[in-house]
Amino acid sequence: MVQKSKPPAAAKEPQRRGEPKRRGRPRAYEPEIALGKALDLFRKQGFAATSLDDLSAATGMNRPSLYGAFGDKRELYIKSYQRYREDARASMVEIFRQEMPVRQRLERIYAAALNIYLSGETGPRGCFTVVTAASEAVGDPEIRAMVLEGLTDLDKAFASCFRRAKEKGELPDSADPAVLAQLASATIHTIAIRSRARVPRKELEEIVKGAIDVMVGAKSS
Amino acid sequence: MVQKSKPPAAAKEPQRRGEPKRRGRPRAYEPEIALGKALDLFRKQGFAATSLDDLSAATGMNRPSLYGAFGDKRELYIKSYQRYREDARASMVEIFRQEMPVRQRLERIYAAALNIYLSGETGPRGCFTVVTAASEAVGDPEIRAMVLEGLTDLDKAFASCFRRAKEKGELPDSADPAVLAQLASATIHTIAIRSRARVPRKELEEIVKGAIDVMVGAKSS
DNA sequence: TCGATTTTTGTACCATTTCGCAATTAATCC
DNA sequence: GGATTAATTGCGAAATGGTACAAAAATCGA
Repeated sequence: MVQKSKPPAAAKEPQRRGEPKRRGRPRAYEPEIALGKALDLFRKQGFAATSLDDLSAATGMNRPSLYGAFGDKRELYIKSYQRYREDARASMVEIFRQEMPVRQRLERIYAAALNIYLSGETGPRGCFTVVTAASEAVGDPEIRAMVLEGLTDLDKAFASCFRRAKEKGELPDSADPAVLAQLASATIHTIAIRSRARVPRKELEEIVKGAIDVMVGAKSS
Repeated sequence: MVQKSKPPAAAKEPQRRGEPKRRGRPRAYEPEIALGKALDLFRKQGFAATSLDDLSAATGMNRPSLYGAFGDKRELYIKSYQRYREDARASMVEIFRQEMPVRQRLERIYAAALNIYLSGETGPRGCFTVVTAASEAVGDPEIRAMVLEGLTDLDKAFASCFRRAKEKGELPDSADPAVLAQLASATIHTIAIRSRARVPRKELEEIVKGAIDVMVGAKSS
């Protein structure tokens, strides 16, 4: 059992704007921050290896509060995964939207991915989808659906990226956006896996560079 | 607690040749088969989610026997992973050795990989390295070393494959075997992940076909 | 043939951990 | 003070990893 010994001086919660005003005893935690901590733990240890006590310690909430706020362990896991996907999506969507050369766009996308995979105090944490969600996917249809959606979303984003590049004449007519997109996704997946095995950032960047060269043609070498 | 109700009529063990003759009570199990069952379970559920009772039920050995034969849970996991890698290696090594065109060699390698990833009664099981070992890799140096070795072995095998192809004139001079090898590995990784999410074989084969086309040049389309 | 020896099996057990929840107490608003 | 919401304590049933110990099944030696 993990309990905090923090004096009950309730952390002043910055009165959320928009919300009318909470009635009873104020929360001693911020749901968004707590969910972030839970996400970090699940990402590091996976579902089964992460106990509610671990989560309790990491979030600073005790188990009943956790339960009340997020539901049981599986629900918390799913909410964490949703949060992860929102974050990842947010960090990429701008790069996909803005106008720029394909090569630059790809470079930025992979840089963003590496930042996600390599961040974390206690060693690189990899990709939630690849490292833990894919494991749970066999047995849990809901998680599997999320994984599948994540995979196809990435494929689609890359495909439209290559389609635009082709229209702009950056790629030869023979280029097949769908095939290139799957290669681009595969490159994401391979760096996700390798980052988990603590392959140094330098090597991952080499892999990315090589893959980009193959996809959009080597840079005036 | 899971116990078998099998009558104690000890399964006649096919007197192993070579081994001088075991002294005490004969084993009621075959270590190789039991290890295979353990491997299947770990592959399906991962390390933490697989209990000793699960393993006991799957192997038909009770826990003390399991412990005596393979050591504790972690040791059994590592032995399972070693077994997996030997099996995977065995299914590929011939394909890498024999003389044949690159394209055909790649097609066969990926077919072998898909057979590994998609076999299993209760849904596709994916790749041990990608699905569970990579997860454990962050926290366990020994497992991490095995994962790293597996990754680089694959890279090397593909690299030498492309090097030979280049020497035989099957690839343009501009082709970089190391870069192509990493793409080939990435393709392995992406189908490993997707197979876990139950992407149908047909789609995985499409991905493989597209990747091969990019790596060795599209087949006279 | 028969007991000693060796090795494995089967049963039971232990200490911990795990998830979940009920009951109580605390803080805030009305 | 009453209502409302949350925190805290602590329980409990089940599962978990690991082990002690005796019974069982084989070989070996005399």
